[in-house]
Amino acid sequence: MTSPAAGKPIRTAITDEDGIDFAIIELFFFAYRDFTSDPDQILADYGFGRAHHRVLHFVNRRPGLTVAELLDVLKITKQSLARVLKQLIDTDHIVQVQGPRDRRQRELYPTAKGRALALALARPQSRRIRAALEDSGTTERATIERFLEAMVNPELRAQIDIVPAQTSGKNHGDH
Amino acid sequence: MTSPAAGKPIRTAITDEDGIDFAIIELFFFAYRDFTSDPDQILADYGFGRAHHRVLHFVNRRPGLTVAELLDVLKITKQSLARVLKQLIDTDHIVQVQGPRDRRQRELYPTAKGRALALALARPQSRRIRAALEDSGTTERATIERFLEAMVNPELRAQIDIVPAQTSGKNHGDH
DNA sequence: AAATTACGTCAATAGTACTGACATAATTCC
DNA sequence: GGAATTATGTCAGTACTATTGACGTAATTT
Repeated sequence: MTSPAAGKPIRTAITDEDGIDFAIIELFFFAYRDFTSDPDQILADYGFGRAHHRVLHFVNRRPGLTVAELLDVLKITKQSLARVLKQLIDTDHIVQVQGPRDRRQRELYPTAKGRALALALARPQSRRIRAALEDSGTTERATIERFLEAMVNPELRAQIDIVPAQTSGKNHGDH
Repeated sequence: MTSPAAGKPIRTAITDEDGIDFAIIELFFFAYRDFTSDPDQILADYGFGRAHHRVLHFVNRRPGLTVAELLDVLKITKQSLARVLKQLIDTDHIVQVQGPRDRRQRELYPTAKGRALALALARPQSRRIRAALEDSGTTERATIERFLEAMVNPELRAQIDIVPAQTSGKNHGDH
C-alpha cells in the first residue's frame, strides 16, 4: 500500500491559516465547472466542444475580426484553431470574407445560424448569472464585474474593452 | 472565399439587448483563463498538468478521502483519474492508506512534499484574489463568496461545505 | 455461497492543445 | 521591380485530459 521510502501521510486539512484563500480558490473552480457545463450539453448535440463555443462567441461579439486577432484573444496557436474554425465554416455557422483593405486577411462573421447558436449557448449561462446575483443578494452586478475584471492580467484587460459592455452606448469604431 | 450556399455574414455585434449578460460571461472566461495560468507554469516544471493540480488540491483539502469520493468531486471517470493519481503517488506527493473500516478503500493523503506543492500552486492564485479584491475596492469578500457559491449547481453545493471555509473555526469531524 | 462494492488496469478513441516546417498570396520595404 | 515580411492555411508528429467498455481482484454484504 505504502511504498518503502514513501513520505508519511499528513492527516490535517490544508486551511486558510497559511494566508491562502482556499475558500475562493475552490469556489472559483466549482463555479466555472458548472458555468461551462450548461453549454457543453448543447454543444454535444452538434458534435462540437468548448473550443467551438469560444470561437463562436468571439466572432459574434466582434464580427469581422481576423484570424490573427482571434488567436490573440483565445491565446491559442493557429494549428489549434484550424480544425475548429474549419468545422464551424463547413457547418455554415461562420463565414469568411476577404479583408477589404488587406486581401490576405480573412474577416470572420457569424451567419444567422451561427448567431442563433451563440445565443442558445449563452442563454443558460446568463440565466445562471442572473439567478446567482439574485440568490446572493448582490444587487449591484458592478461589484462582481469589477472583481472579475481585476482578476484578469492587467496587460490583457484591453481585450475586454473592445466591445462596449452594456452601460456605455456607442463606440464600435471599426470602419 | 464564401461557398455558394453559405449564409450571409451578420455584421452587427451581439449585445446584451437580447437580455443576455455577455459582459459577465466574457469576464468569467478571461478571469478563469488567467486564474489557472499561474499554477500552469509551475506545473510544467514537474511535467504535470491541470488534472494533477486538482487532485493535489482536494487531497490536501480533505485528507483521507477515498478514490470514489475524489471521482465524485472532480466529476471525472476512474480511468481518467488513474494515470494522474499514479504519477502523484510515484513521485511521492500522495500516499495511499488502506481504509480502517473497509480495507477495500484507499484513503488518500498528501505527503510533506505534496503539501508543499499544493501550497506553492495556491500561492499565486491567492495573491491574485487578494489583489483583485483590493483593486476592485471590494472590502467584503463575502459578496464574492456568495456570488460564486450561487453559481454552483444547488445539488452540488454540498461538496463545498465539507471543508469549513474560513470563518467558522473548528469542525473537522472526520474521525 | 453469491452478489455487490472499491479499486486497478488494459485497450481503443476523442478533443484540445502543442511545436516545427512548409506553401501561397498579398503587402510593404528598399 | 525584386526582396522581405505578413496573413493565412496545412501537414506531420506529439502530449494531456478525457471518454467508454471490459475484465480482474480483493473485501464486504446479503
